[in-house]
Amino acid sequence: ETSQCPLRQEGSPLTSGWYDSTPPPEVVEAVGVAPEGAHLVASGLSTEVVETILQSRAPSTRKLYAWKWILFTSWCGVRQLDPVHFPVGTVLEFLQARFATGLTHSTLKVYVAAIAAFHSPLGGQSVGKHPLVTRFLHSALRLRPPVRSRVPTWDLAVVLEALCKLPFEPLEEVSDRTLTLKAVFLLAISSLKRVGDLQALSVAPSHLDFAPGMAKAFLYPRPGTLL
DNA sequence: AAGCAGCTAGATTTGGCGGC
DNA sequence: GCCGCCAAATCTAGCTGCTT
Repeated sequence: ETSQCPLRQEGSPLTSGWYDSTPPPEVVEAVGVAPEGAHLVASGLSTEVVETILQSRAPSTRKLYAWKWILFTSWCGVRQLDPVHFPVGTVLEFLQARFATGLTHSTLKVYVAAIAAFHSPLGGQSVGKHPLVTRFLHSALRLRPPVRSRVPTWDLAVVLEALCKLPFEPLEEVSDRTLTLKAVFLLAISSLKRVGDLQALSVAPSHLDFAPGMAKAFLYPRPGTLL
């Protein structure tokens, strides 16, 4: 990873205030990591209710958020900052430190989401929706945009060849399946619609409408219907 | 329709361990 | 010391529901 992120900080985690791996237990313990949903319990909800609410997130997400929270509180601990009651500036400084190590916009969003999950709202709103936080994330996206491969991950020629190999049948006997496969492919590649959008399209007569003069035609999506 | 926040799956990296 | 294997840790692109 270091080779991919030349900006990643060097030096001792203790002196630099950063941990590339698990922070020492004494540090984690010293900063007093608040459990997920602690602020919900503090608001008066029972632990049973809070635990049920927390199940809304997948285990992998909860584990990920927990680790990000530990990193954040450890970072606060090194700087003698309160990881529970902090101004937005603390979050921004933390994000800046992470951004400086080479992390991208996507990863910073996870950090913000994790902090928001463990922390009570800042000024009545989620940490992730704080104007300065959102502006920071926008800047991160602009300064370090995602690297997208210009090479297609699929080969158009292979797809076309496969479509050509579908069983050829006389027009009056062409199977619905063959026709559907070709139609769906052409629609998908020409419209760039999401899978969900394509799945919601229907060609039922009641969902096909034509504007006066046959100038325009509309396909009205209906959830749960198949093309 | 477009943009956004939150979420997740999958890819990548790291670290530990045993065998040679 | 090197290699291969495996699991855990970490990162990130992209999906989806929601809002504007």
